[in-house]
Amino acid sequence: MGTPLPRDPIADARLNWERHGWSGVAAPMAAITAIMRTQQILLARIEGALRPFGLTFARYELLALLSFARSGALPMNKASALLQVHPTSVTNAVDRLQDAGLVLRSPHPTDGRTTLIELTPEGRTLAKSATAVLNSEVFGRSGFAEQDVDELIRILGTFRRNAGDFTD
Amino acid sequence: MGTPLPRDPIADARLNWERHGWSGVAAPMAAITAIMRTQQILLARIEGALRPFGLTFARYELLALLSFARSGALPMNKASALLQVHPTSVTNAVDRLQDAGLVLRSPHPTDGRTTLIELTPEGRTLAKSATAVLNSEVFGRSGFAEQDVDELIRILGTFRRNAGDFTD
DNA sequence: TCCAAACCCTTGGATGTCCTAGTATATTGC
DNA sequence: GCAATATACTAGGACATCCAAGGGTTTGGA
Repeated sequence: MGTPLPRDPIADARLNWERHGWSGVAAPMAAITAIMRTQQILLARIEGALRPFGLTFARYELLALLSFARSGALPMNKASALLQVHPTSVTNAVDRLQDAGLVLRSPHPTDGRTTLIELTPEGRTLAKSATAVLNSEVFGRSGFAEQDVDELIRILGTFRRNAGDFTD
Repeated sequence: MGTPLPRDPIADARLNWERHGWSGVAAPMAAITAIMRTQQILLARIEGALRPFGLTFARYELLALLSFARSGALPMNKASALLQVHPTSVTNAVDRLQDAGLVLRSPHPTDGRTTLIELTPEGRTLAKSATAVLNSEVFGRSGFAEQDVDELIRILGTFRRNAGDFTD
């Protein structure tokens, strides 16, 4: 948060694990803790880049997803599945995006249970601008070496598949 | 959340990025998104394992940190720095742990601004039990290949150092 | 045909994270 | 020695996530 620590706290945790006789799981513990911390750092960068647009990452992801849909609209349950978040999280995001005039809710033409989320012209424009900034300020300066990016994609892809995210 | 998707949504997002002319940042975008999703999966596993103890990951981390402190006590600001979370998050966690009788707040002997968090005997016992379960149910079955764990530790360690987490 | 089971979205509640601001205590510098 | 600055913790607010439950809509088998 503020000043860098003199020592890596995760490496220290690993040492503690080993000292307590849990050597067998010390490495995965360290890897998992590092993933948690890395996510926190990246999320902060992303939120910082999106703040000028009045967007959060959750809302941006929904906008981006809609912008790639051919019709610019998706059922809420589909958005929930693709974003891999709980349906109530989508409800929450749509509420706020709708208040901001970036999306609309419309009834599904044939299924009365389903609600479609539709991108407004303003929403489409904002998604484009926000993506440009994210690309240049965050993704373009991730701090990962090129080959490490490939490694991450491979390792985490395998993990996600095994965790049941997709069957691909 | 429920059924596996037929296709990897992150791989699809990467294709969309490439189709829109953002090939240069498509890979890091995919890697970062994968980190976000992986964190979500792991956190759910951890929280599931800790639920029987009435603990969340945030509270567990604090208990574990205290259990490794020689005296079983740490200043709140130190805990905030080591856990790398905002001071108010520590205040929140301590409030709940204190309500549960797992930690105590005590005044710092020489600095009136500082509050020490102290592990109670119950807190120490619970930390031990929770660690055993986490080790066997989560860290021991992470789903990462052994060499991938090492790769993750290396890649994310470099990232965290560059992000200013530590100078080590 | 008709009712039970399945599915979809929303509301309400619990947690965690961060930010901003405010109070109290220490430290610094003049 | 005292005022200005820095540090430590907490209160209040905004968001996001998940879970449990409830009301409306479809589907499917008896």
